[in-house]
Amino acid sequence: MKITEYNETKIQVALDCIIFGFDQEKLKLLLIKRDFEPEKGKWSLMGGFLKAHESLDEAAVRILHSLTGLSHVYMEQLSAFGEVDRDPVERTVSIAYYALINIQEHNHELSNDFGAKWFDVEELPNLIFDHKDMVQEAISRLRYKTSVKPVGFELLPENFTMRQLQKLYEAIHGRKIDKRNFVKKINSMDLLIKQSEKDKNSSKKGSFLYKFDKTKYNRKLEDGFTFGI
Amino acid sequence: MKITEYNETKIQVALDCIIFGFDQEKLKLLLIKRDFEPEKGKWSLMGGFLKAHESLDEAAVRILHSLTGLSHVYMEQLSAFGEVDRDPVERTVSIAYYALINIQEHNHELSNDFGAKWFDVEELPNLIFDHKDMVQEAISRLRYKTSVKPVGFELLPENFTMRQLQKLYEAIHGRKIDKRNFVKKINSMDLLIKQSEKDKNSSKKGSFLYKFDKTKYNRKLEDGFTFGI
DNA sequence: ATAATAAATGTAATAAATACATTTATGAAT
DNA sequence: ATTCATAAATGTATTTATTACATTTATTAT
Repeated sequence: MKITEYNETKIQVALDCIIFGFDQEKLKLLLIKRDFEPEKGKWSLMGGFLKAHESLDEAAVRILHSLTGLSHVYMEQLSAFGEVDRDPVERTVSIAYYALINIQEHNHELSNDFGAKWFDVEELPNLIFDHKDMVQEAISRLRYKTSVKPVGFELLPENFTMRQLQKLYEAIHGRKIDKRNFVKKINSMDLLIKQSEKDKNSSKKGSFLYKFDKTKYNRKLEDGFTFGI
Repeated sequence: MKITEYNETKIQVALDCIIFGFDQEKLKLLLIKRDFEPEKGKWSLMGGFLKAHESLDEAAVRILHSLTGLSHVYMEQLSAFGEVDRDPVERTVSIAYYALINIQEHNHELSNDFGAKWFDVEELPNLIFDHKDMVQEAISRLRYKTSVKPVGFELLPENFTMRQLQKLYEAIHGRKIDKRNFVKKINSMDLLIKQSEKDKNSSKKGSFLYKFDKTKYNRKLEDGFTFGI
């Protein structure tokens, strides 16, 4: 906290949001093409400025909604980026957030085109400013977070198959996982509700659908349970 | 990034630093007593404002140095705190950093009193603004970080005993650890250099001193080694 | 010489992670 | 109706990591 009186060096505060999605196969990022200078035509994260009357979390939600139409999605602060020349126009500190969205259920919100496009995280275009660093940090946070908290489900439809869940973890962590060991691990946590319906899209036999049991998870949390994959 | 042109809502950007130390027994925090309004007389983290020409990391280093005399210490950004009313005087977003310092080796720098005082993290006084939240987040980050990166050594003297290292981890994680299992675990990583001298302060027999081998750690990192306690 | 103190050390039991192959249900093709 | 193709479902043995736990050793002070 301040040593002397308050000074007058005020600075532009921006927010940038890394939006993750999962398309049943690959981890995706939602980007927009910048249609004004500087860096016009380059791809960018969703960003905007902090207003005087809103908290950082509120601003992040507002900006995400205004640029994509999305709301009620999982969002969390990543960290602040503050290199002096990160924005060539003016000194700007940006607070990065990341969001996890379920592409299928939110697709209609996105459909009325905001000019946003999904990219495979493995094949990103050039990004403006320090957005590449933000993405890198977001991926590593996502790896950590999904391995200690059940937030990966935010990227899946409400009902999903074991294989989809496995593919999600494989995409996030960038490595193959043994099928039987994965199922064993998931079942041992006892957090999913097996549905009676099957998903017939991927095979003739069909595979059972599951649902994450949030209530049960919260109950277990109180008993000292810790999620871990 | 920015949808429309740059706007003029600039905001005060502060930095606050959570300074951790370890006194051979307990995890400590360095605080200063605020001697001006608002909240005069209350304890506070070390804080200051971001200047136009410096990065966040640079500002954190400068502020830490100006308030404590400390330099060349481990420091890392925690995250940004931006509730609208967190500072009653003026809208201020604060970027929190945490630092790990070796109390014994840096004590002389601190001696010319800046009015700072070490507190046991378990017995903190009331803190101004949202500093309590910052501390809480810092502790949880410290727990994570020390369990996956060898940064705990920053809190110890260059030469330390196994018991000191153990007590450090016990203090950080808030639980007792079995002596033999701890030594086994540490030795299995093969990252410490056993010195020939012993520390005779704690017992008649004396206990061997060890030193963290940074070079070896870096070599191992390249081979895919991951630190873990 | 004895007492007191903390340091150093190993093993057995349990739990967790890994490696690995076959059978089953179904729809489509003949 | 039989066969074929496809992905789903499932279990066990091995290895590795974690945990629990008690005695001996070196030294100083008396």
